[in-house]
Amino acid sequence: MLKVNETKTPQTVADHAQIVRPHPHCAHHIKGDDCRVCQVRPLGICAVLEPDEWATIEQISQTVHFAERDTLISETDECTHFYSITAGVARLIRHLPDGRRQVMGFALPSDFLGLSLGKTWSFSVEAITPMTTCRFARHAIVNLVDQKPHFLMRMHEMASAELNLAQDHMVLLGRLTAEEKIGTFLLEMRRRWARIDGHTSQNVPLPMGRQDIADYLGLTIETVSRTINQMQRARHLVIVPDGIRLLDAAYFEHLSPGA
Amino acid sequence: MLKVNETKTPQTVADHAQIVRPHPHCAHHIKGDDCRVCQVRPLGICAVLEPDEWATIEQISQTVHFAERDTLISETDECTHFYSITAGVARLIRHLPDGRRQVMGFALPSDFLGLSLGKTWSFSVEAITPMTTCRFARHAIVNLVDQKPHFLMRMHEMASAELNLAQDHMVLLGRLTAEEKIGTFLLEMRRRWARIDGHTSQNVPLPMGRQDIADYLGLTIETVSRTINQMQRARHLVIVPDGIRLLDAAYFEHLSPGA
DNA sequence: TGTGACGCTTGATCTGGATCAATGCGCATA
DNA sequence: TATGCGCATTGATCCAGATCAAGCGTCACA
Repeated sequence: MLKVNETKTPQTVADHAQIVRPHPHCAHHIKGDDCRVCQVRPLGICAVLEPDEWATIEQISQTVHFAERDTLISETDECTHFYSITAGVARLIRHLPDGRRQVMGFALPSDFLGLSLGKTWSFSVEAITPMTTCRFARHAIVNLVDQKPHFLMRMHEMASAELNLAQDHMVLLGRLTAEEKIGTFLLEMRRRWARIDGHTSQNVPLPMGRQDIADYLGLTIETVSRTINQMQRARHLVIVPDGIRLLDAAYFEHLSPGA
Repeated sequence: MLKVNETKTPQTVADHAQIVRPHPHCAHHIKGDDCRVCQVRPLGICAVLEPDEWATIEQISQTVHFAERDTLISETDECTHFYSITAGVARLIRHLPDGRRQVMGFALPSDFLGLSLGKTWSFSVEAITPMTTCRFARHAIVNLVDQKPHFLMRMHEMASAELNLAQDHMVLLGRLTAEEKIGTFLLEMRRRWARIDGHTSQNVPLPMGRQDIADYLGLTIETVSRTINQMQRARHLVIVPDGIRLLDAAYFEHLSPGA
């Protein structure tokens, strides 16, 4: 497997730190250079592959690093590569001409960017933390899909799951209050980290900033800040460095309609 | 092809009317009993099939009618059948436990319900007008997908397009004003009817009620009514029976951010 | 011809969350 | 140790859109 470093900004201390020791929120990363030791394989797109197919996928993949704030993908780009995230967090974002933004979602380790197989992206992807990704040329994936129907089926399953999540989010954006939006978001992040960690914790890392949360939930940064701090004053959570800790899980589950 | 009438309510005049003469908004319907004369085939899921595959799809499909207000699919149901809409309009809807609703979208002729291949639905589908559908057993589609990779590819393409639309709608719900939401919605409906009609018209049929539009756009019925009437007073459109007529297309295109 | 239900419109008022405006805090660089 | 920058917090005020409350027109049915 080739190793490529495409970090666009000059190497900073933070960049080296990401390679030597993984970001504290994402202890999962490729430890070696091949799929056999990939920590996110059982969770990601590759989960469907048989051991004898790992060689195939290794031949078409490269490990690529990105620094915080790097743009992995621009919504105006043609789609030449797909990415499987092995470490770090990114935001999927759409920009309006006048500067308004809508964050479509956050990409965490094991998430795959490129479910659509189309030639264009419909959103930008920006690194929130330093990131490690497994990169695939689009044409190689298209070939793989032609040859392995179960791989296409896996992509279709993941796209369907994504569509379902998008619908959840439409309900949130269209019909929930600010308090419900924040509560639902915190539960969502706890669930997603638990899937990656393999164990549930009341500590929820929030590597994204308040503005990103606001743009994800259709709120302003002030409302996000106020609501989280109100929840802290009401002893429902504590704000900790790089995230929050849920104190009253029942409150959040009651708050979040439909789960 | 089997013919089944599953209209749940007693046959009313309106029901017969739908069978004898199609709904004024949906002049496209199956004129005969087979795919050769299907008016929406070039637009729908079946577009990817070769003429020699029509027999296959005919064998697994049934024509099913629904009356206005019928529930085609309940979000709690298991998914046993998929539907291709040949005439009529439905709303895709999610209900919150306390009665709040979010309309995920409107299904028009040529739209396919069942892109996910999963065993469960994630929304309810309710007929807004009398409808004609082409129904497929889920297991038959799953078999077809196994045998015809290009059919799976077509489903994946359609699911990807759907995901893209869902993202458009997240931007609308999260970041647009009421006026922008209404304007974008009217342009969307004009575009979709044009694709079905085959010609662009400034007349935009709106078979759904004001409450459905409100629940689609994350607004209240009063705001929808007020905004449309303000646009009429400003000579941007005229309200006509069963829809609106755009007078000032430039105004709407300028209003709708990002297109 | 009445009557009641339903969907739409319109007006008056209210309010959740936006906007405007400081202030504070941590951390990187001088 | 200072300086400045980016981000989060907090307070004061505003306003777009929600809520509350009538009316109105149409149509199915008595």
